[in-house]
Amino acid sequence: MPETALPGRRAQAARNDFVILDAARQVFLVDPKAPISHVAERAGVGISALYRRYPSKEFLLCRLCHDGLRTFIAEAEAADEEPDGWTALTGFLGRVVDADVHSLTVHLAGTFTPTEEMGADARRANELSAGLFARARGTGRLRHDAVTEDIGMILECCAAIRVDDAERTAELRRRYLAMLVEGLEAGKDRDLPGPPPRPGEMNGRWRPS
Amino acid sequence: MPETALPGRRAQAARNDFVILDAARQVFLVDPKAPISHVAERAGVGISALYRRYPSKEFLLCRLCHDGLRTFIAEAEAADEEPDGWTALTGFLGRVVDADVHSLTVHLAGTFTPTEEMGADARRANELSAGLFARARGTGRLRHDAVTEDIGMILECCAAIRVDDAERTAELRRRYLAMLVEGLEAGKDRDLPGPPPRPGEMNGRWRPS
DNA sequence: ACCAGAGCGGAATGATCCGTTCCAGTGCTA
DNA sequence: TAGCACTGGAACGGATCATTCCGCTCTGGT
Repeated sequence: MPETALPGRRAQAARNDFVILDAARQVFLVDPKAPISHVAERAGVGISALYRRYPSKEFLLCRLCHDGLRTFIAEAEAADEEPDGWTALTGFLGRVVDADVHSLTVHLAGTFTPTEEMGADARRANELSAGLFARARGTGRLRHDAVTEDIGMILECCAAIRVDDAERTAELRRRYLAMLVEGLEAGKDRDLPGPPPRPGEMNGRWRPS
Repeated sequence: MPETALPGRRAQAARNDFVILDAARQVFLVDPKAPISHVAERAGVGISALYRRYPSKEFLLCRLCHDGLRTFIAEAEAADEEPDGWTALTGFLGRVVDADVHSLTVHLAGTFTPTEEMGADARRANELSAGLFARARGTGRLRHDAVTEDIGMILECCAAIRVDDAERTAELRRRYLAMLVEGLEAGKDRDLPGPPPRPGEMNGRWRPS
């Protein structure tokens, strides 16, 4: 591997730690079923470099997914600092959409067997979402027939937008997030159609696959 | 095959024509990469029955996709009869979402090489969309910074919603379509963020796969 | 009553793909 | 300079699928 200015093998290894995780994120975001060799190629390393770090594909997927979940939690906690409940919720949604966290946590589900810790984190994430939602409701700017579960669905919608360029993808997602948020806002007289989403209704994915 | 009250082999064959196409639609909507044997199972027929009708998987996929496109066109033409431009557009969106046509035409793209005729139909579909959009704009109910291409993106968002039950999926999609349509409506002062989608920006999918 | 053949179910085939293992280097580091 | 931490990538073996093939059933014309 003709890397320029190699300070040493250790440094290469340290860099690979990051490079591989990053490549994996990019590859699996586009295609959750991508072969592991694609990740190696994207990272510009051999397959060995990968297997030295993760004992199996499943572990790598799990790590990615868990990282995403942690990001979600971190953003939610950060949003809680925001004094205005409405800004807290919408800002949170924007940052989660930007981080492309939803695909990471949800679309990778079913490709590995979840750990105990992830279950706990998932629960924590739900609580935080519910908290943000409750605060937003307190401001009165939320339409009366919106429910907490709408958050996940809205993120799902935004995650569906994807073009080749990551930057552009983010821009476009922001656009439709903005539309959806207007739909979340009180102001129009009509109610939303149909029964709202129920808790866990989208969790069919978490089965063994 | 212990079918009750079989009027004859011909009749079974005729029924299979429909049953197979329907099963294929259901299966490939959920997983565009599903093996063809799943389609046969879902249809309750053997693989032969399938290959008797379609020379290859690719042909079947193509047929499905083209059917979807034709439905889209038919709905758009029907919507054009509606006197009010706003109702025409929103009603059209609702029916297209219900028909789950977007997944059929777009998510199957790249899994087969498109025919000449499909290209023509795709162009026609675009013209019709643009027409509906222009009429909606004429009513003044459309926000000024919305563009024709938003239609495809909105359909994309709705198609992302999917749960096990088809009926429930439709209900939920209607909910988020309603939110998105509110975001499409004039009334709020803020503009949508970022540059709007450009024509063909989502067409990366149509490459060889 | 009979039989040619339309239709069919599903096993067999052959190709491809992919996760994982293995090995022969490579160049630090002590 | 010996040893070792790391690496690239070929090789392996199992799994998955599209497609083909074969033997059977039933039917419609004679």
